[in-house]
Amino acid sequence: MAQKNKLQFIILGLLNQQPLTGYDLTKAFDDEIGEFWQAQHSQIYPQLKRLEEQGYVTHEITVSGEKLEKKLYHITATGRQLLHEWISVGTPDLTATKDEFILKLYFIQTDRDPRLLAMLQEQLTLHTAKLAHLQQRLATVFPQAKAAKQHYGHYLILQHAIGREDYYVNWLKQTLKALPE
Amino acid sequence: MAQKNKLQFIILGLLNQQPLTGYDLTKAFDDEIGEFWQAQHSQIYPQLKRLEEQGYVTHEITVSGEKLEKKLYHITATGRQLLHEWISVGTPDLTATKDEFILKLYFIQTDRDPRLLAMLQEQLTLHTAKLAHLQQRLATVFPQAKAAKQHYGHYLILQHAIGREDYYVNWLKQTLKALPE
DNA sequence: CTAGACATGTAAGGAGTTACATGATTGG
DNA sequence: CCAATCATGTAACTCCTTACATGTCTAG
Repeated sequence: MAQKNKLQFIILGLLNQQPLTGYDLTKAFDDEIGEFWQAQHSQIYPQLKRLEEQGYVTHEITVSGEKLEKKLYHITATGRQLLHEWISVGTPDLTATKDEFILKLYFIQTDRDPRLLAMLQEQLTLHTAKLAHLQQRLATVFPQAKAAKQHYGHYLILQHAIGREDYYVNWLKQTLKALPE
Repeated sequence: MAQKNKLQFIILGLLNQQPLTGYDLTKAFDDEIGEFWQAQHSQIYPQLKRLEEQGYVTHEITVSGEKLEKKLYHITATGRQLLHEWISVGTPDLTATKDEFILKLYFIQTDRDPRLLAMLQEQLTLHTAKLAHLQQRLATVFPQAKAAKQHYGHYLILQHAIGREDYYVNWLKQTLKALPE
């Protein structure tokens, strides 16, 4: 096993909130959990098929317009059970963050390396933009604090991601400042 | 391409510091860059072979004891060039952090979910331990601040990782405190 | 009428993990 | 002498990305 197929649980988690099509699920990876996980439709459609074979989801066919058929997927009771188990068991493996920039940094020998400045500045631009984007998301998804109670997990991870980016930006600024002339 | 083969650059980066065997490289993923990237020997030996075919590394055979042959790999001039290019080009893709715990959190609906407390506590234990481990590493690898000048990148990423874990731990504590009775 | 979004699939290939397989050396 | 470590490889399998392939619907 390359990795313990988390995609299936993400799909179940999304279907647990409401019935969705494969297309809807694919879109969810753009604007919803895209910050935390990625998947393409070429992975999602086969996974839905497998989940259905195993009895964790079912689908009904709906027709929009004249003949366009959509497969609307629903989670089953055993699917809910599987999702609950996944959430309930421990998560002891802290996955190493595979940050390519950090990896490159590792091979910089001295603080006078001529490449260092541009590298740090580029990351500062990128992470500043990402921070702004996440703050925008928080304001959009949870315009009033009240709403956070209904989707607490979503609220938590957005707020967590903002804090993470905020740290990253500050660390970059600090490191840039410490650079020799 | 599933991903742009970063392993080859890590190998080149390590060989750029000193000649190493495949076994040495494998070990480097335990205690050196293990915090930032992982690789098994089953991936490293074939990669070394490919790098040699492409002319980026060469190997000499050394014998320890009676007959145990070791392949000591060296980076070549073109290998150094490739490494330099990789470090020099931009790194515009911020890889989404695939944190399984964060993913599970997303599917928690309310702050009264009975699973939430244990989940947060487990992560607090894990990240507190990791933070302590990283601080230990920093103290071991850079006992005096002077040494940091010689391996600046290594110093930076350790210090960055410590800051990241520190944020994570504080966020967990804060989130735990905000939980209803 | 046409571009862009909606909608669903398959194929090919690289990346990464786990398991299989073998043998030498060193220190207690 | 025996266990742990040193040392190198291959095989099988899953995960994930990119590309190929097809067709419908809606708004301007």
